[in-house]
Amino acid sequence: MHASAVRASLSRGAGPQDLDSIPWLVRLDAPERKRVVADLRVVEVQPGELVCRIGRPVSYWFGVIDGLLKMSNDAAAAGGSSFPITFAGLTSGGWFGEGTVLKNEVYRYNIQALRKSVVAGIPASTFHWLLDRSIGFNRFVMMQLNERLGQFIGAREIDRLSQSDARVARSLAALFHPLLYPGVGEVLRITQQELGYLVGLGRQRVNRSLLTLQDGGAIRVEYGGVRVLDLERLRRWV
DNA sequence: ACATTAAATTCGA
DNA sequence: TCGAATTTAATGT
Repeated sequence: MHASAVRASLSRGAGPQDLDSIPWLVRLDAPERKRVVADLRVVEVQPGELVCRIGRPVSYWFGVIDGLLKMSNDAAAAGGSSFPITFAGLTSGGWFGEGTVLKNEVYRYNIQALRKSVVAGIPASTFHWLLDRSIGFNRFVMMQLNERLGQFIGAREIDRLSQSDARVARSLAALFHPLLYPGVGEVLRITQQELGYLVGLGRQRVNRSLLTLQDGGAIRVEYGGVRVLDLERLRRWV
């Protein structure tokens, strides 16, 4: 247990392996990339830890290098009043909070790690600097806003679906979004428990649904994860 | 809630 | 450094 363990615990400044999993980095030219790499912070977060809190002033634009985060308005919402809603699951390659950074507001949701994860962030000032000078970066942000809007509209429908199979199916499909989460391969690493937290169902129920989806040929259930065989079928599951 | 199986960790050479 | 033994985590019913 040497080289790898030591590296895992010490190397949490950005390493090259982290840079590879930042999808928009390739769109930047050399000087832009240089500044980003210099400003980039990479941290490891433990399960349950909050990456950002409702009401906190915006400081960073965040992305998931590896792991699984939950975007929600639950857990001691500082502004009070509402009941817990999970807006989205966030997984490898996903960047979030651009809307908040753009408007320079306070966060309107909590981001909580569902498992040990590696999260990267660039300061809001760097984000704005990139917006001001890189067309490629602008395209990425625009794509991101557009796709996420589509996801939220989809999420509204999910809430209305009483059928848990369909809810699980569409939540999974959302996590497999190839543009928003380019780091997810064909196998999504997520436990049935974690999926339960995300969808708002018990693990047992999730397990049933996954087996049903597997019978339908949409996915294959694997230990510690799910392999998507037919994304379209997942999306359209009824 | 429980039994089974996979993975991660520890331990001894 | 390897693999067997033990512990922990995830799954299926």
